[in-house]
Amino acid sequence: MGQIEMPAITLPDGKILQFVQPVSVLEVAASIGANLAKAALAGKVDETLVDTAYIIDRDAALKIITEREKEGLEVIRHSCAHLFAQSLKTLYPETQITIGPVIEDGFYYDFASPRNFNEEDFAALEQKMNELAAEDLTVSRKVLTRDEAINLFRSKGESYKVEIINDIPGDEPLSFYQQGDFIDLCRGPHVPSTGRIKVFKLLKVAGAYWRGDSKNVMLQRIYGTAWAQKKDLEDYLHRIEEAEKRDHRKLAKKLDLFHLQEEAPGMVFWHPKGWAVYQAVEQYIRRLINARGYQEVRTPQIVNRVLWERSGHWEKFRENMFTLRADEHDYAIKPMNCPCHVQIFNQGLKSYRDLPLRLAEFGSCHRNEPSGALHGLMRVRHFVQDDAHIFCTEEQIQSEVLAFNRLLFKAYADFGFNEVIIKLSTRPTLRVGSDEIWDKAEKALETALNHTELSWELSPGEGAFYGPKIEYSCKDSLGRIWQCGTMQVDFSMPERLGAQYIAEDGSKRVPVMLHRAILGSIERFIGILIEETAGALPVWLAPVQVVVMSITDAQANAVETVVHALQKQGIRVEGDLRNEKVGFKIREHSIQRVPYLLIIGDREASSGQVAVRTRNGIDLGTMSLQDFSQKLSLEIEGHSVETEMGR
RNA sequence: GCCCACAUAGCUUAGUGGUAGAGCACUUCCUUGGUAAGGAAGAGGUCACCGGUUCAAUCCCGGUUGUGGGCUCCA
Repeated sequence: MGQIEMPAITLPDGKILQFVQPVSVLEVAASIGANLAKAALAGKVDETLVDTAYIIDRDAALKIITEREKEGLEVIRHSCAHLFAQSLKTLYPETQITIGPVIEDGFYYDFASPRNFNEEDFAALEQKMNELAAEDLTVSRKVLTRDEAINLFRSKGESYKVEIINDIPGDEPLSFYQQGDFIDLCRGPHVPSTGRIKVFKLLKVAGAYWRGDSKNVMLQRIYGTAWAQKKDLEDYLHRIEEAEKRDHRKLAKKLDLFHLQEEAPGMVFWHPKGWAVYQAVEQYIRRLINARGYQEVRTPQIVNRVLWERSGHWEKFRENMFTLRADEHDYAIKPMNCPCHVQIFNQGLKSYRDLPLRLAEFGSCHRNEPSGALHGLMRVRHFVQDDAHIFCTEEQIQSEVLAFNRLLFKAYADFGFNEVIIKLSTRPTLRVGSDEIWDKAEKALETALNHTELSWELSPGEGAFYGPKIEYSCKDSLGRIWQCGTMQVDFSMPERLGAQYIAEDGSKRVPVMLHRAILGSIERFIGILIEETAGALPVWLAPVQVVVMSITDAQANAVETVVHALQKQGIRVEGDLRNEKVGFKIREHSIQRVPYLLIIGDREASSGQVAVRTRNGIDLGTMSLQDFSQKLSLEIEGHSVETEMGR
């Protein structure tokens, strides 16, 4: 063990440098090489990120962080947030700063200002940032006591900062970073000087509630991005541009899938092609759950207020429900299917032998979502859940949750999804049911998740008002996360709605109810699907699976014959007899992402064959219609052939 | 709901204080062409809606609705 004053520093390659006195990270870097010293942005001492000025006075492992490391980029981005705040304060001194964290691919900074900012302000702000970077101001860390810090920020009129400092628990000293006359509370680390921030761009202005609470004032937030190299920034902007092309709302227009209009905000007008996709998705799920002991039902769209009062929705979900009055009765358009399914369960006496009872419905739900929350197909006011409620005993929860988990992942795999984010959401503030009941429900889900090998995270306070849930989420093309599947334990609603079964000992018991959906909302899932595939849906989902086209009018009959034959087989097929060149037709249908293009010229017409080409331009040659349709059937069924025996 | 921006032909968009252009699509005509755009002509717009300023508003101002990006909330 080295002397305290003579640190031995272990480098990532295992090499050990012995120093005779405490050294800074920068000095260690310099002792390795001048270029490394020049490139050093920060250091990682025994897994802790520190500034290059940090003095190492003990034996430690050290990694010099440069822009090549992920951490280096994060340091640049964090420092860039400070640089932004500095330019903001310089240009608009009346601004009060709050927080400015690093996020994926960039940073943001929240601030309060009497002036409302918009994107036209970016040029001036960016220019000031460039000037401050060109000055290459030293970024220095200092430590203040809480009182010193509060006095400092109070004297600067930074009331938000004072509030933050007041709320930091404990009384360890607080670290601050100063560059020029700008100082900010910050854990760090930061780049050694502002000149190290070279490539950045302000992206968008947004509103954000102070401390993320909608009861608080709304601050202004500006998002930015920062990179090590100009090329990286260009690549990033290009990636965003490409991702935007996959936007399901844009593709829906191009592919004629659906539209939304002002008279029904958040409610989808499905066009024939979009509805074909929708039906394919729905039929797939129907087949899947029918093979797993679910029974499909259908319940009313409009239900009397009394039922919603009994279920608790009238109290807890009121502002999200569409209500109407007719014949002196109050009704609500159903926002969920669960109370209706309990009504079916309640018809007739149920025995423990009937459990688990799985009632499924493609349930059409309306929710009056806040206008600002609407987002294409991802967040709508009318959607259909691939819903089901499993009535079971407490002992059956575990196996049902596990079976559902398997089912969900099979479905997602069939749709081609790999990346699924799993969260366990626990009790929210606004809820029904006792704490004992919540304890039990949360434990059941957690145990089930731990039986799988999947990684998941806890999301405290995010559960539904009637029970905890597992959320299965997917990302859209721009990385936004949308919850799709869900599994929720509910110990409350069956009791509220009087659900009972006769147990083995003849006593009446209240069943447990599991709310579950694989896709969540079919609308949302299709939105994700469109972005995931960039519109090139797999054959079994494609709205038009085959287009048969003629080269000249002479092959019109041959085309019709092929179209009818495929139609008879249940293939979604169209003929294209237009007086256009075949190249034109191929281009058009390729852009429409039709999986298979069949071309019939005189050669094919006379030999009773078809020339097959894929939407990606691959020539599969000429073959008989029988060969083609057989190949197509195999491909369509292949994604998920299963029977009761096959699972 | 809150903050910022946006709304022009079916779609993508240009543009101006003196009632509007383009490309694609559409219609008609010519062309019957073998694997990602053949040619010509024509038709198509209360410039989202309501109010205000002005001799005059698609343009300036206010409001409404919707949309986009965020925040909050959620499948």
